[in-house]
Amino acid sequence: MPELPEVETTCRGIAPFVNGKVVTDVIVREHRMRQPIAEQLPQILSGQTVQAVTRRAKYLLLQMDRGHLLLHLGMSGSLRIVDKETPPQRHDHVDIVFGRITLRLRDPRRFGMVLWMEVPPLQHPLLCKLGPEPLGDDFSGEYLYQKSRGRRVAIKQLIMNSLIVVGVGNIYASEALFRSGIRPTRAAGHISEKRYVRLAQAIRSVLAEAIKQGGTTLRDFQQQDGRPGYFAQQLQVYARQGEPCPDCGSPLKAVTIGQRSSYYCAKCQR
DNA sequence: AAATTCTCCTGAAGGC
DNA sequence: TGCCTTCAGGAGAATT
Repeated sequence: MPELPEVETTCRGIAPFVNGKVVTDVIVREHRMRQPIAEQLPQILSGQTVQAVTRRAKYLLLQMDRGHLLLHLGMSGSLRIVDKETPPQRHDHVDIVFGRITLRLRDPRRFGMVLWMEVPPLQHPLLCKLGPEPLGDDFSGEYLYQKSRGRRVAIKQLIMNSLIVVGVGNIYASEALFRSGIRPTRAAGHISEKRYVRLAQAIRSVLAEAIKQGGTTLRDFQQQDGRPGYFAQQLQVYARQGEPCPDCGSPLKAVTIGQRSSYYCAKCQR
């Protein structure tokens, strides 16, 4: 399930293959995504050159000659670089063809998005209200502390709120809270600044390490070359309820917070 | 305003 | 073995 490290891995993986390349064809086999894919997409994209491949939050942005193509992988999406003759498989919804190679989007659950944008992407309604990048300079413990004052929401929900900080999904939220010794259910407004500094560092470190490993593959995430991500084996608490805590050995617990499964050690996290 | 719930969808897993 | 039910999850929209 793509979170920030998986999207970053994909971004780095596809960039060398598509940067500077001209779109020769676009094939849309399934328009029904989170938003319907524009009927005119093939005509719009054909002939344009990829100027840059970047990421904002979990959105991938292909900067073209006359606008940006926004791609979101939802929770089951993946992008692969394949030869254009490679037969599409089930759920391969979109091909963006660059001569011999094609950028192929697969998304079984179709929670993803493919959107052509002619306004500057950071001004688009989907992107303009997003919080800072967790690996960027605007994110810190002090920032989180300020944002949390007066709020009763569980800390796990706060750090998963993309208006506060982007890219922290369900897996890495549990991991970062474990690393910083904070119980995921704790009210955000009742956590000290000192602990927020630890939390911000934990968010940064867990995301950075996951990027190094090529992301986390639980079910269906694939890197651009088809390999899985290798961070799953580093997960200390996610989906490990009942197993011993890696630090103290007491059994890990599972709890549902905001309709999302969450995992923690009741002894190490308060 | 903030918090919670709903919604999209399919594949995996569990029950009988 | 096979059918049915349940669940997971990103994040915008709708509701409380």
